Amino acid sequence: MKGHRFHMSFTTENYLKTIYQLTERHPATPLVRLGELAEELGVTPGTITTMIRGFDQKGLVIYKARTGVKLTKKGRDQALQVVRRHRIIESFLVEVMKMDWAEVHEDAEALEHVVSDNFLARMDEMLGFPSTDPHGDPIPSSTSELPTREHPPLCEVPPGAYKVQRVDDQEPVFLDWISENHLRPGQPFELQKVDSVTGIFTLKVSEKKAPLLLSTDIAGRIRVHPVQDPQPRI
Amino acid sequence: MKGHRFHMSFTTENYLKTIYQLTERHPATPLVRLGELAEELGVTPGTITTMIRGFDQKGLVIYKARTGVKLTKKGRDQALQVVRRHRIIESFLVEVMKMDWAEVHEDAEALEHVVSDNFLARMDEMLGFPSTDPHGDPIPSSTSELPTREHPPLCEVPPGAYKVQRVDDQEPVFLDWISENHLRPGQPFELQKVDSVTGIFTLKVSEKKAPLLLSTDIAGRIRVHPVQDPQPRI
DNA sequence: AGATTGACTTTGATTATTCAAAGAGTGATA
DNA sequence: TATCACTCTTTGAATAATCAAAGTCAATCT
Ligand SMILES: [Mn+2]
Ligand SMILES: [Mn+2]
Ligand SMILES: [Mn+2]
Ligand SMILES: [Mn+2]
Repeated sequence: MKGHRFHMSFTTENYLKTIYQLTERHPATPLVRLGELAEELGVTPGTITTMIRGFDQKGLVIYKARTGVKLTKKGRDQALQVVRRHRIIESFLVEVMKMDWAEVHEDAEALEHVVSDNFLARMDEMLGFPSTDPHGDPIPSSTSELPTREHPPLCEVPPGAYKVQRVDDQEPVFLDWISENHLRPGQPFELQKVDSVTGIFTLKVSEKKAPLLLSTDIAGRIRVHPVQDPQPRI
Repeated sequence: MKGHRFHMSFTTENYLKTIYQLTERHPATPLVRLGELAEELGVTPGTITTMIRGFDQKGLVIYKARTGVKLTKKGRDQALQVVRRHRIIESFLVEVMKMDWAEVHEDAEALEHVVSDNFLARMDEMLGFPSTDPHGDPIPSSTSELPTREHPPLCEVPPGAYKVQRVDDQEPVFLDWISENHLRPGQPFELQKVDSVTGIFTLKVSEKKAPLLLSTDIAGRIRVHPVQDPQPRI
């Protein structure tokens, strides 16, 4: 029994995590619409309504019929623990087990619901208590604290020097492309030009001679933070 | 999707595994009685009857009402895959993650139902494709072959020189005791005396000066294989 | 034989999760 | 304003897993 969290069902954990993620995805809107949840979770709207009403009863969410849901403190804490497990697992699979960073998300989706506190702590320890996962996503603490350093997506910044902070982790194809083009988290690069008409972003990483061109869509999935001028003259 | 086994439910996997284990536990009797299964799985007899009838339909077991069940080839193969995952996971937790061998069983019980083929293969590879787990239990192959070298329990052998082959893995307290007394799998020792009246077994491991005394009950949970005379004189 | 016992089976119900289809609310459109 | 188009809610039903309690069988004991 020791070390084994008494856990919520897979379903509940996934629902809470998804509500959290959709909340993050649209920081402007205070509530997550049920239709969006239904789509994200791949179930019918009726299912969502039923489940959400149950969560409201349990004090995990606040539910306004025909408007949306939002997590309570309790629900948010639970969600962040799932996120924490997910990200530590991903880190472990990549750093320790040397698995492909483009393929670990799926494994983490299943493992996040069954790892014991013991096992999680051991992974964390072997990793040296990382603060971000392989995709650059921050890892919540065991008390559900999340360091909130919000960085803008590449599509919203002006030309200049940056480092990749984090990238969308949902699509293996996208992650493969990121790797091939030297745009993993931590990578410094220069955004040379933004053509607002064509929506083409031109950027340069020192690892490649040719500049890299990408669309606004892709630029929206890469978050960056500015760095001081690369060669400050004395 | 790649690497993710389409799997049976947790419940089905656990039921099949348990039928397999009970079959092994009583090699004499051809069928496992439902009451024993109910007890082992901690559910009521009615539940077992219902489930087993379903498994029979699916061709996983042969069921004789009021007599018992036995696995079909298909059911046995599935069961052995669960056992394989369980034992590779236990090995990984002990050898790679340095977790306590007395505590990994429980984690393996949960993880065995969710690891992907990919992740399992990676663990196996990092371990160097072991043939037994930390408790000395043989690991079935990916095609459900199981090397059948049946070794007798200590309680059934005459005095002489032996090595520990495998020990019961279900009880942390027992495993701790095994560790403390230098009786892990692979350990050579000498069975000096068997007192059939008191049921006391006297044995000697070179690591400890004093001989070790144990009961028939405990001796039944340790399987051993004979070794050539320790110091053959030239 | 008739009664007893223990093991197993049946039945009816419950919980969690889900779907399909029909109904209702809300805002935009003509 | 009457109507549409969406989105969400309700309802009724299904599935998997489970239990409690009542019923059945077969072997054992007077
Ligand atoms: Mn992920
Ligand atoms: Mn998940
Ligand atoms: Mn085990
Ligand atoms: Mn299990």
